[in-house]
Amino acid sequence: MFRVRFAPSPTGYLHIGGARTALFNWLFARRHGGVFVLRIEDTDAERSSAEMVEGILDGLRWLGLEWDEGPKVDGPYAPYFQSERLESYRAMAERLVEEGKAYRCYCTPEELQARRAEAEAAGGAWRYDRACCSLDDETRAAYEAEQRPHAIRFLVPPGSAEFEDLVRGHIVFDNANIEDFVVLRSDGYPTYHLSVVADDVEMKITHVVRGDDHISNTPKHVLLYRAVDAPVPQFAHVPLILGPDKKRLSKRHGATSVMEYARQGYLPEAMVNFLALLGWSPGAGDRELFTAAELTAIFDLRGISGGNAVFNQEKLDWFNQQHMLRLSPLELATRLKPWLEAAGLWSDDLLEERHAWFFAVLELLKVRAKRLDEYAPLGRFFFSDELDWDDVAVKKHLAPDSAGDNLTAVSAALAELDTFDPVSIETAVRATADARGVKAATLIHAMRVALTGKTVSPGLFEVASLLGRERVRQRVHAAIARGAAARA
RNA sequence: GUCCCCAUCGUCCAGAGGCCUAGGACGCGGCCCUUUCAAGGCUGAAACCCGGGUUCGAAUCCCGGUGGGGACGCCA
Repeated sequence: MFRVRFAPSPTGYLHIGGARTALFNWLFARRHGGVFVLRIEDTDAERSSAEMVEGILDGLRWLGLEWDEGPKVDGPYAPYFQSERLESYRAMAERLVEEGKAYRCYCTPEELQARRAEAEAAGGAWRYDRACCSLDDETRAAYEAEQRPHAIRFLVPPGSAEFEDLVRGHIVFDNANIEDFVVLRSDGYPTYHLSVVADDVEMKITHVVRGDDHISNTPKHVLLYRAVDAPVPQFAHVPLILGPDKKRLSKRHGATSVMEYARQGYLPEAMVNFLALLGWSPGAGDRELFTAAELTAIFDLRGISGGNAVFNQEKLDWFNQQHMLRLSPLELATRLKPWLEAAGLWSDDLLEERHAWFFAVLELLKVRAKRLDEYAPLGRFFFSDELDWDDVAVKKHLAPDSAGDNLTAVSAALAELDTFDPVSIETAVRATADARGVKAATLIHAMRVALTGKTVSPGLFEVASLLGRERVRQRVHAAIARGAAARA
C-alpha cells in the first residue's frame, strides 16, 4: 500500500507550486489506490498561523484534492499537526544523542552568525565547525549543571548519502559537504529535517514526492533514516514552477495563491488540468484536456520531466475556456451565480422558471468568455434594460441620418413576425435591407447597438430572439431617440 | 564561493540510436466561415545550447564547456 503526503508549512497560502506538488501526490495515491496524507508542518511557531492552515485547506478543497488522513479527517497516525507531535521528535533527538549519533551544541545563534559572517567574508562557505562535538567532559558537565540552553546537532558520519530518485535517478552527496545540522532547536522544537523524517517514518510514508528545492535536503534525511534504522522511502523530486523571468515563482510575479485564481474566475478543473501538465506528460498521444478523474487513471511518476517549467497564464486561460465549454448548462449556471450576484444581475428565477432562457443565454456567452468574471460584462444587456452605451458605437451606427428610418422599418418588420426565433428575425431583417436598398450589415450593426449598446455581442439574431419581441421593440425605439439626440 | 539538479519552437510537452524533412498544445501570422466579437476548421513562421567522442547511424548514449535553476538557517 502506497502512502504519500503533502506537508505544507502554514506560513502562507497554498501557492501554485505547492498546489502542483499536492496534486501530484494526490494523483499518485489515487492512481495506485494509495493513501494521501495531509500533514501540517507548523513547527515554526513564529510564522505559522491557524488562518494559514485554513487557507491551505480551502485551496486543496477548491482543487478537489481530498485527503485521506489529516486535519479534520484523522487516521491511524493522528495528530497531523507537527506542533502536536513534539514529544515524538524530542524522543528521537534524545535517542540519537544517547546512541552517539547526535550531540548537544551550546553555541548560540548569535555566535554562529558571527562565525558564519567571518567565514563568508574570507570567501569560504561556512560549515559548522563541530566546536561542541569535542567539548571535554568537564566543560560539558558544567554547561549541563547550569542548564545552559542548547540545540542538538546530528553528527554527520563520514562517507556518502545516496538515494534513488524516481525522476532523477541515482544521486550521491559526499557527506563532507554536509554540516552537522541542528535537529532540535534550543527551544525544544524540532527543525524541519528531524520532523519530516520522524513523521514520514511514523506515518509509514512510502513515497516522498516534493519540490526540487528539497533535493539538497534529501541526503540529510537519508542519513537520519539510517541513523534510526528506518527504511528509506522512495523519493521523487519534481521540477519547480518558474515565473516568466525564469525565476522561482513568487509574489513578485502576481497571483501565486491558488485561491487568488478562484477569485479571478478560473475553474478548479482547469487549474488541475493545467497544473498536471506543467512538468508532467502522459506520454504518447496529443491529448491535453483531461478531467481529474481521467488523470487519476493515467498518472505516472515516470512522466515527470526534468527541467523547470514556466507558468504560462495564457495557456491556463485556454484550459479554463475549454473546461467551461464542457460544463453542463446547470453546472455553469451554478458556478456563475456568485459572479452574477456580485454584478447585481442575479435573480433566483434564472434557475427556476427562466432556466431554459438562462441556459440559452449562457450558451451564447460561453464561447466568448475565458473566465467566470467575464460573463457579467459580456451579457449584462440580457439581464438589465439599462444599457451601457458605447458613445462611439452610437455615433457610428445610430446617429447617421438614415439610421432612424432603417430602425423604424426593421421594427415594423419584426412586429409582423409570427414567431420570434433567430431564423425568422434574420429573414425579416434581410428582407428589410433589400427593400430599402441597404446592406444587411448596416441594419445588423445598428440593431446590435440598439439592443446591446455596443458593437460587439453574440450573434444578433440569437440576441434579439432571446431578448424577446417586446424588449426588442422598446430598445429599438429608445435607440431611434438616442440616435436623433446624438445627431442634434 | 561550495554542492546538487536541469538543458527540444517565445512557453508547456512528445521523442527512451535509424520511424525526425523533429510531432502536438498555448501564443503569434494568414485563409475559410461570418452581422461584430468569439468559438471552430485549414494553414504559416518558430527549436534539438556549444564542442568533442561512441556508433554504419545521435535530439536521443558518454565526456567537457556554456547557460539556467536550486540548496547552503536553531525556516520549511
